[in-house]
Amino acid sequence: MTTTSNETRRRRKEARPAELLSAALELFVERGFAATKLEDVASRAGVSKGTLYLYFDSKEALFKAVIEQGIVPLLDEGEQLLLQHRDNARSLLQEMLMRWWQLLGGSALGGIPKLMISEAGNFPDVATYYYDNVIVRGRELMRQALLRGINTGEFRPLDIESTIDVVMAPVLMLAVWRYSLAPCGCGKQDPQAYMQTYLDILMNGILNKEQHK
Amino acid sequence: MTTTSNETRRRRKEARPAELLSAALELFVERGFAATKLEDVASRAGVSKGTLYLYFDSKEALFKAVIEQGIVPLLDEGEQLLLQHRDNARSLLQEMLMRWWQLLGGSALGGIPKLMISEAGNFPDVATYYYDNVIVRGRELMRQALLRGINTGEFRPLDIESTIDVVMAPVLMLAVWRYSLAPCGCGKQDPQAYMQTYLDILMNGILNKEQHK
DNA sequence: TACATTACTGACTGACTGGTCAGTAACTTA
DNA sequence: TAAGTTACTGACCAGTCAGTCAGTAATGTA
Repeated sequence: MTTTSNETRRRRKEARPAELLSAALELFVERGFAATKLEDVASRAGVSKGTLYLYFDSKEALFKAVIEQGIVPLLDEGEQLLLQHRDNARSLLQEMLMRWWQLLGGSALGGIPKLMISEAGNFPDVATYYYDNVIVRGRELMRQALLRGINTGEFRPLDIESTIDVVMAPVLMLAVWRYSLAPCGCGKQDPQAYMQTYLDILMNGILNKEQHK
Repeated sequence: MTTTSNETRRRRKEARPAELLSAALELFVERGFAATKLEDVASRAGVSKGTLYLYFDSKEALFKAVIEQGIVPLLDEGEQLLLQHRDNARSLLQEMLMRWWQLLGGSALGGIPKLMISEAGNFPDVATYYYDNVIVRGRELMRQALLRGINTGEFRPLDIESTIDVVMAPVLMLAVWRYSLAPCGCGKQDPQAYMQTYLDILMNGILNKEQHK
């Protein structure tokens, strides 16, 4: 019972951490932190439990790493978009929201908001990290886009801070939904239509009257 | 070590289930299902673990009961409101959303959406129950309100099904937020301002042009 | 006051899982 | 090819917790 099954084992020190993080993210999102067994994480990554502990000190350390490694790319991408964009504020905002939806919907990273919502209470320090490095940064992106629109007169004057939260909420909810009730056959039938309706209502809601589609 | 501490124990068969459900809801929302110990639930309800098992067959049965018992009143209230309301559709919609916010924000019941989001994957049958008895019913209420507005011409013609989801999202997000990152000092600073901004944007977004504040 | 009923208790158990570590085998170097 | 290094394994341990049940005490009844 000492021989490995069929496939001979390999030494791949470089690839392991990323593979473990990816497996852990999937399972944490799917089952929640407490209900996920490290044995399962390891086996999904194709290694034994002992190997996991070569790369991560504890289950909690693994959780922190999942959040920290997973979320940085998203914010980078967003900041890129903000800097490059030269069109009007309306199309910037629209593009940001659509891009966010694609990112959150397209990879397992979209589960991070759900994971963070579920576990924030049990890991206050990770929650603080997430707040400082994701939420604050994300809100700043949105703030810039909204300010640009208000300054040019494209958008009505709005209470910016609360508008940021209101604007983000439907996109977040869509991502959260995907990893909670949607898998039980309780789908929002059509994310495409959802986003379209959302943008329609939002733009009608914040654009100054003179503007038109 | 057999004597009960100070307070003599009492027999209160009628009150126990509700007290246990309330304690369980609080802890499930706070810590998640898997991370909650039944011993803690019992002790918060002022009884021993054995007593809990007199009223609920298993941890999972307790979870189901928490969802089923907790959510019915909210829907009843909503249906009441819809039937009684005689004013225009705009004020009906506005009142529904504000009332929902008060209910979700005012009691621990507001944690149910977060709890359901977190645990749906682990309890598909409870998720199905929730979908059939809460989401479908809630969406129906919203559908009626929106239809009323579209038929009277108060609201623009909208794709109703996706509009329902879009309209609910910010209110749900506010409730979820309250039991996830908000306790870590990462508050949406002001729920009042949030709701006000939300209603402002929403109404501007769905009302027909001729209407005014 | 004695007896019967039952709500309630908490010590106990068995299964499960986070974390460890002695041992194995893949790879390197001389 | 032999010796050395280290990525990797999985049996094991210690702690935890859902669920049980023999016993206790509050209440009802005569």
